[in-house]
Amino acid sequence: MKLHVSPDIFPPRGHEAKRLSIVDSAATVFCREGFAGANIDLIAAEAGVSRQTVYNHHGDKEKLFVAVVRDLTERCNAGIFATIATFPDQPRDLEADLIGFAVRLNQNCICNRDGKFLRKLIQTEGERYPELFAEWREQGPGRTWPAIAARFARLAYGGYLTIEDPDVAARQFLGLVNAELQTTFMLGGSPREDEVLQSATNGVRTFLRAFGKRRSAASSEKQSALASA
Amino acid sequence: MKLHVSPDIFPPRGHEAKRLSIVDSAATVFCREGFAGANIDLIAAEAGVSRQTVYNHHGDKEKLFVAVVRDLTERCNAGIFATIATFPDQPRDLEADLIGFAVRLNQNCICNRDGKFLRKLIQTEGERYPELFAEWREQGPGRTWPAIAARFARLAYGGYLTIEDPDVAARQFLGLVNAELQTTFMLGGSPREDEVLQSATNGVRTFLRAFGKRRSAASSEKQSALASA
DNA sequence: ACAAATTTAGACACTCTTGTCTAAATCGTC
DNA sequence: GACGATTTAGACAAGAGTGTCTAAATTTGT
Repeated sequence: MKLHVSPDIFPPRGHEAKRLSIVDSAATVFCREGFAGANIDLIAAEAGVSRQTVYNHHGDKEKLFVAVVRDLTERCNAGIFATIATFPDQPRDLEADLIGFAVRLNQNCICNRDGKFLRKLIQTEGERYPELFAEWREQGPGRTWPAIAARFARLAYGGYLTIEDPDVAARQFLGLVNAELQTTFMLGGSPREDEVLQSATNGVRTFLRAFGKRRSAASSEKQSALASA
Repeated sequence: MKLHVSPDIFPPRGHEAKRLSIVDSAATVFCREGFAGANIDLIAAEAGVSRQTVYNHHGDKEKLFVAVVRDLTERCNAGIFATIATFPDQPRDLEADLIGFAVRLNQNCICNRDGKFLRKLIQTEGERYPELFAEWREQGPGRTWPAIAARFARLAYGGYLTIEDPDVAARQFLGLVNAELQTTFMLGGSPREDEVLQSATNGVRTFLRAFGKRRSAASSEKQSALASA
C-alpha cells in the first residue's frame, strides 16, 4: 500500500531523527521510572513528538523497550572496544598507563549516559526479558572481558606482569578499580572525576602489588619510584 | 476508639504473623515487578490475606514499601554484623580463614534472600526515595565498611598484613572476592556455592599477594607454606 | 507550487489499579 | 459458648494509562 518505488529509504529524512529522539527519551524515562512506571505520553513529550508518532515508529511499549536496550548495548559495546584499543600494550610507565586505561574505561563506558542507563535497565528489567539480556551478556561481558584478558596476557607475556590466569586477573582488575565506586553505582549516581581517579589509582596500585613483576629484594623501592614518575 | 485496656499488645497473636507475611510477600513482589508494577492484590494473594488486611496494616502502597525496605535493611545489617564477628582476628591459616570469612559474608549476607532483595530495591527505587536510601547508606555501608576495615587494621597491627589504608583495603577486599560474581549480581541471580567459593579463593589469593606480609628475600616460600597449612 | 507522506491533536473504548466501604464470617480468649 | 476484635469478600468510585482512530496540519521531494 505504501512502498511505491524504493523500499530502501522510505523514511525521507527527519523521520530517522525522530526515531532516535524517541529512543533517547524512552531510555531516560524507562531508567527513571522503570518499565511499568514509564508513561508513553511522557516519553513522547520529552522527545518532542506526539504520542501517535511513538506508536507509528515502534508499535507498542514493549517493542520500544527492546529497541532501547538494543540501541544502548550496541553503543556501549562500541565504546568499550574503542577504549580497549587504547590498552597500554607497551607501557612506558605501567602504573600510570593502567590508571589511565581504567579511568578511560570508567569515564567513557561505565559512567557515561549509555553505560549508566544500560546497567540500570539490566538490573531492573533483566529478569523480565531473559532472552534479551542473555543476548546482552553474550555480546557485552562475553566479548569484552576476554578481550581485556587477552591484553593482560600480552602484558604478562611481555614480562610486565606475573599472571597465572588472565581471565581472573582481568575480572579482578575491574573489581579493584571500581572498588570504591560501588555504593555510587548502586544508587544510580555518577561518581565525580576525582573519585574515579582515586579509585583507579588505589585499584591499580593494589593490582600491581599482586601481579607486578616481583621486585627483587634489592629493588623494593621500585614501586614508589614508578608511582612518582 | 480502640485501645480499651493495654495499648501494648493490642495485636493479640496471629496479627503480627500476618504483618510479617505481608511484608515478606511485598518484598518479593516489589523486587520482581518494581514499585510501579507491583500489585496490591497480588501481594495480598501471595501473603494469603485479603487486600483489605494489607491496607489495615500498612495504610497505603508507599508506606508498605518503606516498611519493606526498613525491614530488609535491619535484617541484613544484623546478619552482616553477626558475620563480621566471625572475622579471623588471630588466624591460624590466613588464606583459608579469609576465604572462609568471604564465603560466609557472601552466603549469609549478600546472596541470601534479604541481601538480594535489598540490593535490587536500592538499585531500582533508590533515586525515588533519597532520604530512605540515605538512611540505608548510613546504617549499612556507613557502619559495616568501617567495621570490616577495623578488623583488617587489627590484622595489620598484629603483623599478619601490610596495609597502608585499612578502609581502602577493606573495599578492595570486597571488590576482589566478588569480582567473578558481578554479572550474576547484575541480573539478580544467585551464584552457585562453588562459584562463590571460587571467586572468594581467587580474590583472597590476590589480596594476600598484594597485602600479605612482605616475604623477605630469604622467605619467599612463606606464602605457599601458609596456604598449605 | 504540487502531491505524497508524515505528523499532530484530540477523542475514544478498554483495562487495570488504588483505596474505601459494608456486611458477613472467622478467630482468639475468657 | 459468648464476646470483641480482626479478617474477609465483594462492590464501588475515581483516576490513570494503553492503544486505536480520524481529520486536519505540516513537512518533504520534485
